[in-house]
Amino acid sequence: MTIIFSKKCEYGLQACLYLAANKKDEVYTSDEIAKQLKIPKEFVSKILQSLTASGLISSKKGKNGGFSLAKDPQKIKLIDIVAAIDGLDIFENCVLGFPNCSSDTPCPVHNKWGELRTKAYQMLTEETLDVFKETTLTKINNL
Amino acid sequence: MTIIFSKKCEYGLQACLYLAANKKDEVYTSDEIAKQLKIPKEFVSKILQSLTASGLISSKKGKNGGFSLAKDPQKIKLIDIVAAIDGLDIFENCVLGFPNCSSDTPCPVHNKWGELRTKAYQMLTEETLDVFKETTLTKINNL
DNA sequence: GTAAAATCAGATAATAATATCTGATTTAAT
DNA sequence: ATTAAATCAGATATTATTATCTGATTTTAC
Repeated sequence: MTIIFSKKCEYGLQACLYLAANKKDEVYTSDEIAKQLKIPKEFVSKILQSLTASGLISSKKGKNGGFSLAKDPQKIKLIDIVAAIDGLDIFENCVLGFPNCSSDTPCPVHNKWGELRTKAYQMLTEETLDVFKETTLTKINNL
Repeated sequence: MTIIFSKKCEYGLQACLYLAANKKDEVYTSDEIAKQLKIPKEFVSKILQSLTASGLISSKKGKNGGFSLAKDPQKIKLIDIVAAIDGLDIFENCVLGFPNCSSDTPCPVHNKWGELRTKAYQMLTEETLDVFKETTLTKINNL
């Protein structure tokens, strides 16, 4: 198999995009988020809990409770969510699995891959969640 | 966790690079390859077997047996090994895990990610194993 | 204050990836 | 022929990821 982000991370990204695309001051239950995104509800519930612990999401307990973004969508980047869930190892580890891959002892594709990695990092860093509102809504409506 | 290629694939790539960097007409045992690359020998043995089944590697059974590349290093690309082990899903599946991500129903990062994916694909496609001989040897000597 | 609906915490289950083991078969050298 | 050294095939073990379950706690509404 081949993975970029773990399922946890994918679902976390989807959930945050969902929250960013919806009303700022409303909370959404994990059940509702799961239903909208068509992903397992207990699983996304766990993920939202951990993102709450990380401070990216805030939660309201009890009846009429749910989840919302902890900050403005303009202040959250995709990389924040990735960092909170999967960590940033992907941007450090060797793509061929060699240990200690660096410019001193580079693997055969170290430099070329480095460029790509940098671009991927930039992609996840330069734009904030608010930019994705429209496409997120369209995408979800077509699920 | 975050992964690009599976361990299987990483080790497969390493092993093929190792074979490409060494003498064309000699065979190398899985034990030797494992020792040189400092990776688990039974595991790499399995991987080499499956690459033999795929036709990328050829094997010689019995005493003094071992593995060698089935073709010239100039005729093998990294993508061939990736395709044989992990498959090419990574170049098709949505990075955010959305189903049916396409230009019709794109996810929020569909286009930007598409570019990166294309470049990664090119990187794995445009160069053949022989190009990596030197860096492979240096890297292995520093393990 | 009671009930309903939610998060939360921790345990458990199911599945997939990684790694190892056992024995059979093949081949070369003596 | 016998032995040693290798691939090969299939089973097993280990670990990590993904998913679900159970019950406790929190909060709102009546």
